[in-house]
Amino acid sequence: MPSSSSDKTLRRAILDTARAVVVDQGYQALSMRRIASAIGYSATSIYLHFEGKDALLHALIEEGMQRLGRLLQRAASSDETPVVRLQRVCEAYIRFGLKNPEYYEIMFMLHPEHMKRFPPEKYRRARRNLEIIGKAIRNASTNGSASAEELLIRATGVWASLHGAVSLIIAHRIDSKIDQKELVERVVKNTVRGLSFTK
Amino acid sequence: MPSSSSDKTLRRAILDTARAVVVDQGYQALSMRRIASAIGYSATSIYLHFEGKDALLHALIEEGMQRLGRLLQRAASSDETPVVRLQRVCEAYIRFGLKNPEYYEIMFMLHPEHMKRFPPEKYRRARRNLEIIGKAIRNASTNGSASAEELLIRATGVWASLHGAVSLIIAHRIDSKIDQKELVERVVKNTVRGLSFTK
DNA sequence: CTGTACAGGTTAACGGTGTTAACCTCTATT
DNA sequence: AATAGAGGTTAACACCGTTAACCTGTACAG
Repeated sequence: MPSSSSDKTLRRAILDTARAVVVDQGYQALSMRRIASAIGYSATSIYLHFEGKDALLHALIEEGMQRLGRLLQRAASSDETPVVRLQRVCEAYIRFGLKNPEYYEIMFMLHPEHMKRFPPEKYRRARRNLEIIGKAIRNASTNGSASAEELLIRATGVWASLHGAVSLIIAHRIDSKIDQKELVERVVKNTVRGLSFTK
Repeated sequence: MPSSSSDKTLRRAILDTARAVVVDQGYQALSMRRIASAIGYSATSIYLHFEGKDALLHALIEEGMQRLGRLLQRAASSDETPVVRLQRVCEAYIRFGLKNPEYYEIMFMLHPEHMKRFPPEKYRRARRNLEIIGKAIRNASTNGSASAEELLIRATGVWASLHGAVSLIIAHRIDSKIDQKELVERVVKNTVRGLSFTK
């Protein structure tokens, strides 16, 4: 008997409600009791479907990673030159973060403590997104074929820069005098240029 | 009568203990009751010296900003060429983050909620660090004098990239196959190069 | 059929959190 | 000598994640 017996009922309702709470009340407001009362169950019933709050978060994170992955993939296969495509991928990443700040927050800005037991299989899923960036870099690269290792580190560097911009903006750490759109453009441009493709 | 009457006693003890807790037990472990019991006072006594937990955090953040500022300043006045000096400043920023992860966490990775009422005067203090980066960029810049506005946005872009690297490393989000040192070098190099000084 | 195992809920409780209200006590000033 | 206030206290409120113990219906074995 597959464990999917309850996948269509309470488990999904919990997940959907949790997402809704995070999205329109913020991560701080996400509590077991709140979720439970929103769906008309007791708080402890959640533990019948998730190991604990962290496991619930991990499930939300994975959902977010999939959504992000689709957006990146779409950008990566847009009808453009390879360099512009890489740029589009970067823009898509940032756009996702700025459009879904609460989601981005739990995906990438959670305290390390919560990620201690992030399941490897979900970690692998998340890594695919990095690989999309990596492929875009390789395609845009002129100087021959870099090793997989080299590509991974380049992609991670690009990711770090993009994440820095998104997370600072989301956390309202950016000087109010700065135009957000221009900052994003700059970061993308500088990041892509930093890879120095044009010979 | 100056408000510094208690600055040398309990207020300082609270701050020192709070810092100690954060540094060697992590942000998660920082609670009013824990601080209080560590110094042998009741939890509510803290409220006689700080408006609340957030105010306490803000004080810690400011301390951290000052420490970071000193390190950046030192790097910015090292005996090197301007471009290398900028690089040193970037390295100093990252080094600070990696050496003081718990401190960095409360300084730059706190949930936005906690920063809602961050006092403007402390915000201004924090901005000085950005100005150090800005000056280093200007000195390293070849293409004439950019406007203050332009400089601010460039500095913010650089900051974002550095912060991205630091925060992902601290949060253990980086693939274990990646050499941390090399990643840092790459990010610094790409970030500086992204500014494209060499014509 | 009857008995039983078990899935899927429940309530009560534990030990924690930030914060507020009410109170106490000592010191300094009028 | 009376009083105001600084600097503490305890008790309590409303939350939090999580566990233990219990209940209830349904499916399946003898």
